[in-house]
Amino acid sequence: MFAPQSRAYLQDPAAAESTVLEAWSKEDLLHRTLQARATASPFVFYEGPPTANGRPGIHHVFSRSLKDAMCRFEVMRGHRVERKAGWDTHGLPVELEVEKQLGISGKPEIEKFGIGPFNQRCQDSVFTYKGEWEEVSRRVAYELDYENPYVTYHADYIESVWFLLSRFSKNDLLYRGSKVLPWCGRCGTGLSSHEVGQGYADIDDPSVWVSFPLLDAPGELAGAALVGWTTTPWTLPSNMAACVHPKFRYALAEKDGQKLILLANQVEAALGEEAKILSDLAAEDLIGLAYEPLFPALQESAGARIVHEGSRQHVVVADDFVSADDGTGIVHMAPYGADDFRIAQREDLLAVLAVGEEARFTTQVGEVQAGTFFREANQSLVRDLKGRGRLVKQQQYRHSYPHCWRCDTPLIYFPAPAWFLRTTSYKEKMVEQNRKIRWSPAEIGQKRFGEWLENNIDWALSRDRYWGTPLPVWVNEEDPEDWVCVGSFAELSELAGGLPEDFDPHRPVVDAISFPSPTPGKTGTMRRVPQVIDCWFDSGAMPYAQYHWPFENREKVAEQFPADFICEGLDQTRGWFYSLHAISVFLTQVDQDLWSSGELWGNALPRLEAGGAYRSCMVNGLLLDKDGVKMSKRIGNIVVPAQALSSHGADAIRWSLLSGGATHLSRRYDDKVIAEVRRRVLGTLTASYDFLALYARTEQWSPEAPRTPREKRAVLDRWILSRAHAAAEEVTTAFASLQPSNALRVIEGFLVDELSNWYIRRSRRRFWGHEGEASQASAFATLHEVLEVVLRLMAPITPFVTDQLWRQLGEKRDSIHLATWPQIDTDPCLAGARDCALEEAMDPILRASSLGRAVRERVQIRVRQPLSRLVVHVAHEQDLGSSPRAYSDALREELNVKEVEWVDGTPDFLEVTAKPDFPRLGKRAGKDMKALAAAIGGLDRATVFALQGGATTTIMVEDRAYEIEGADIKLQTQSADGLEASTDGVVTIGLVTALTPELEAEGLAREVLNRLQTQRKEAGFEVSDRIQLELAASAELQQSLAPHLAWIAEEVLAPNGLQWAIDAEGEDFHRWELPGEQEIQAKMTRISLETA
RNA sequence: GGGCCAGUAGCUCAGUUGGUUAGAGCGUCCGCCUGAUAAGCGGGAGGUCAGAGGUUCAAAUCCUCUUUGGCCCA
Repeated sequence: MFAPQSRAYLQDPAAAESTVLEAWSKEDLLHRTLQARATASPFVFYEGPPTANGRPGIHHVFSRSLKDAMCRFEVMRGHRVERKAGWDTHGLPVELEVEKQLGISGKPEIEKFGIGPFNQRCQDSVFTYKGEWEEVSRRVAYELDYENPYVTYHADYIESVWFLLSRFSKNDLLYRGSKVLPWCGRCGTGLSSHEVGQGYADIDDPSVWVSFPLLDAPGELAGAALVGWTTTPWTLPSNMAACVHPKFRYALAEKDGQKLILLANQVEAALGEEAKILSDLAAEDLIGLAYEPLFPALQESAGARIVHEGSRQHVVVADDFVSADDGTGIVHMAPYGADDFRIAQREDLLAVLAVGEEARFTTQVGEVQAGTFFREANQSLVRDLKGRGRLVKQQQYRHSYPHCWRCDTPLIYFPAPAWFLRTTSYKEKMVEQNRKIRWSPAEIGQKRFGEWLENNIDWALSRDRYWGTPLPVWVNEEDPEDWVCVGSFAELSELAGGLPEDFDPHRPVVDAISFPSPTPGKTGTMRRVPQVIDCWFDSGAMPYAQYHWPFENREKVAEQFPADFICEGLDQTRGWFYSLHAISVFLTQVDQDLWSSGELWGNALPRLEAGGAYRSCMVNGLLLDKDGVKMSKRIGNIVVPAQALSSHGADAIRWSLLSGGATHLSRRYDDKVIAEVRRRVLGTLTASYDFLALYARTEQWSPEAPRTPREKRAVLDRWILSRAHAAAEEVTTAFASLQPSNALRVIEGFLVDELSNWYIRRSRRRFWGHEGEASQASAFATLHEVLEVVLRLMAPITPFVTDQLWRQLGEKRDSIHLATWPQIDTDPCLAGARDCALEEAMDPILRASSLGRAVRERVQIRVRQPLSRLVVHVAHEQDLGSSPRAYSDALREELNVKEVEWVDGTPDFLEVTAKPDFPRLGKRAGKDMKALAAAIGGLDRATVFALQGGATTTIMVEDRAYEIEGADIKLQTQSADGLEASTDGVVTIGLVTALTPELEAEGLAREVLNRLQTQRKEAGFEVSDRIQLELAASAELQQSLAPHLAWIAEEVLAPNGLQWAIDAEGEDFHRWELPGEQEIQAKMTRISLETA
C-alpha cells in the first residue's frame, strides 16, 4: 500500500505494465470478470473477425482499444460482456498467399496442384500469425476470450451458414444469374477489383462511330440513324440496345444527305464542320424506337450463348450512366459490361454472347471465324461495317486498359454464371431498420450506409474459387431448373445416403457428393455447383454461426442477439456492417415461416428480436503516419505494434489513439504525441497518487481512518469533490453516447488543471498538518476519494496504470476492473457531492489568481515577495450561487498578499461599460438589436451599477421601448488609475505594489527559505527528516531576517532553531545570491529523531 | 464520373440549439514556482475560421458555388 509508483512507471512503462499483465493472468481476470457478472444483464458485443493470415498493425490497436474501452466501461457499469473472439479464415487473400508460397498462379495451376492439397495449405496458413495477434491483444489489454473463438472454416460454423442460405432459398431469395466480372480468358478466371487495379496498361484500340438506322421512326426522324460510339468493336455483334441519357438534348443533323442523331455538342467533333443541325431532340423522342441490327441475329447461330432471356432487342433505352464527355451520348450496349447487364435485366433485353470464357469468338460473325481472340476481331469487323456503309468515323484511341496481372493478357468484362441473394426485395425493411441503429458518428448511418442501402442491388453471393464455404446448391445434371439448397449436414446425409466420417464440408470432399434428384418425377443426378460463397456472408452470419445456431445454443443466441455495440473501421460500411444487417433483417423480419411455429425439428426455437444485428455502431477512421501519409509496406512507414508498445506502453498509446479528433476521421500516429500524453496525463496521474502516498506514509494516514463527514470538510475539499462529480457525469455521458474522445478531454481537464494544479497545489500544507489535524484528515480523505473516482473513470482507457495505482490505495485490493463505475447518484464518494454554487464561486478565484500573476509579471515583482493588499471586484457577484469570498485564503496564498479586499458597489478603480446579453436580448429585439446594443454600450457608469443593483431602465429604439434589467447586460470592467490593475471582463483586480521595509524583509526571508528547501531536496533528505542548520550572512541581512528566523526554522524542520555561524569557510557551507546584492551561506546536517 | 467526410494558430485538435473577446495542448519568446511531478504555472507573439456569394439584427456555425485533401463506389 502507498508504494511510490510514478518514477518507475514513467521511466519504463512497458516493464510496469508487464507486472500488471502477470497479475491479471495469475488472477485469471477475464474469467473472474465474467463470473462476477454471471447473473448481470448482458451487454452484447460482437467482435468483427480479423484475418489471421496477415499481421496485426497499429490500426488494429486503434479499433481494439476503442472496443475494449467501451466494453470495460459497460462491465464497470455492471453488465456482463461476453467477448468471444473470432477469426475470418476464408477468401481470396488466403488463396493468393498460398499461391505465392507454392509458386503457382491462377486457377489452372491450382487445379493441377489439386484442390484438396491446396485447401489444406489454405487451412494451415490461416493461423500463421494467430500467436502474434493474441500477443498484441494481450499486450494492449484487449480483453477477449481466445479460448473459444469462432472460426469461419469450422464445420459447425459452415453448417450454420448453410442453414441461413437455405432459408434464403426457401423464401425464393436465392437465384442463379450472371455477374459481369473482369475476366482473363487465358487464365479462365474472374479477377477481383484489387487484382484489376494492379494491371492497368496503355493500349491502342480502334475508336469507331457506327450508325444504327431507325426502323419505322415517326415524322422527321424517318430515315434517320443513331450514331453510337465504342472502343470495343468486338462487342458489336452482341449489340442489344442503344442507350441515351434521359436528361440530355440530342440533335438531328445532316451530313452528305444522311440524317444522323447524336448529342448536340458532339456533332462537330463526330461529323465535321460540314454537318448541319436540323432540329433539337429530347431523349423521350428517342426512347423506345427500334433500329436495324448491325449483324444477323446471334441467337440463331450455333455457339452463341444466351446470358439473359428477354423479349426486346435493338431498341433505344435510357439510363443516367451515359456520359456526355466522350462519345455521342448514345451508348452501344452489349452484355459485356456491368451497366449494360443491369439495364438488360431492367429493360427485358435479350443478351447473347459471341465471345466465350476463353475470350475467343465461339461463333462465326461475318469474316470472323470461331476461335478468334476477341481483340483480333476488331479490324475485320470494322472493315465489314465500312463495307456496308455503317461506319460513320474511325480513329485510333490510346487508353488505359486492364490486363491480367499474372499473364498480361487484356481482360474482358464477361458475364459469368453466379448466384444471388435477392436483397432488393426487402430493401425497404433494411432502410427502415437502419434508422433505429445508433451510429457514431450519426452521419455515417444516415448518409453513407443509408444511401448505400437505398441503392441496394442483389448480393452477388458466389465466387468461382476454392477456399471458402461451399455454396450448398446441388443442380440436376439433366435439368438446370431442378436444384436444391441444402440447409444442414443431416439433410445432405439423408439425400446422399450418408456422409463420410468427420465430414469436412470444404471442397473437394463436398464436390464429390451427388445424389438422385429428390424432385418427384425427375430423373438425373444432382451435382454441387462449383462455387464457394462470398466470405462477407461468413462474417455476417457470425451472430448465429458463432454458436452453431440453430443446431445448438438456441437460448444463448436469443440472449446474445442483437449486439448492443459493434465497432470497426470505416471500410466496413459495405463489408461487415452490411452483411450483418442484410442477413439479420432477412432472418428476423422476412423469414416469417421459420418463426411461425416456434419450433424447429421438434425443439423450441426462441424467436430472435426482429431487426438489425446491432443496436449501435461506432466507426473509426484510418490511421496515417505522422505526416498524414497512408501506412504501407512499400513506403516503409508501418508502425509495428510490438515496438510502439515496448517504447511507450499500452496506456499511453491507448489514450492518445482515443483522444485525438473525431474517431471516424483518419488520424495520424505520431510518437511525439504519445510521449506527450505519457508526460502530461499519465505523469500527472502518477504524481498525484505519489503525493498522496508520500504523505500517507510519512503521516501514517490510513484509508481505514474515520472519514470526516462531507459537510464538515474544507470548502476546497467540497469543491474538488463537486468537480469530480461533474467530471464523472460528463465522462459517463460521453462514453454512453459513443464519444470516448469527449470523455478523455473531460478527464484530462479535471486531472491536470483542477486536481493537480489547483486542488493539490493549494492543499499541500494541509497534508503535512500545518492547518491542523481536522484539516489534514479532511484533505487525506478527499484526495483518496477523488483519486478513486478518477482512476475508475480512466480504467477503461488506461487499464494498466489505473489498476496498479488502485491496488496501492488500500490493503490487498482486487483489480479496478472488478470495481464499479463511479455512478454519480449511488457512488459513496460522489452521491450528493455536486455543489454548483461552490463551483460558481471558485471560478472568480481562478480568474483572479491568473490576473494577479499577470500583474506581478508586468510590474516585475516575483510571487515570493509579499504585497500588502489585493483588491477584487467580481461583476454580478450577487448572482453567484455562493460567495467567492469563502476562498479568500486560497487567493491570498496563491498571490502572496497580506490581505484580500472584496469591493462591491461602484469601486473607484474600475471603469465599466455594459454590453447586451445577445442571446437573451436578440430574441426580444430582433432587428432593433444593433441600435439597442449601441444604446447599452453608451449607458453611464451610474446606470450600469444601478442595473446591477436591481434597478431597471428603459431604452427607446425609434418608437419601441425596451425595459432593460441587470440580467440583460454584461459588464465589461476595465481598471482605472491608482492600482496596478487588470481585468478579464468578469473579474477585475488591483494590486497594491508599494513595498514597506517589513514586506521586503519577509520577501528576503522567503528567498532564504526557498534556498534552504531546495538544498534539502538536493541533499536527498526525506520530507520528514529533521535538520541542524547553521547560517552566515552580513549583519544587515541578519537584522532583516531576525523576526522570521523561528518561522524559517519551523518550515525547514530545524527543531533546534537557526544558529548564526562564526566561521562559514568550511566546504559544508553552500552560498547563494539573494535579491538586493545580498548573499547567504548555510550548512545543513540531518539529525536523528532521538536528538530532535 | 458519383457518394460521403474534412479544411479553425507553425503543428495536433476543441468550438453546444447561430449570440459579438474563436479556445486548448505542443512548439517559440519572456517570466515565475517548487517539502508531489525526469515536472508544473503565468504571460507574450501567432487566426482573412480554405475561398466567394447568400440568409440573418447577428455566421467558424445555416444555404449555394468554387477549391484542396481523404475514404468508398464506378
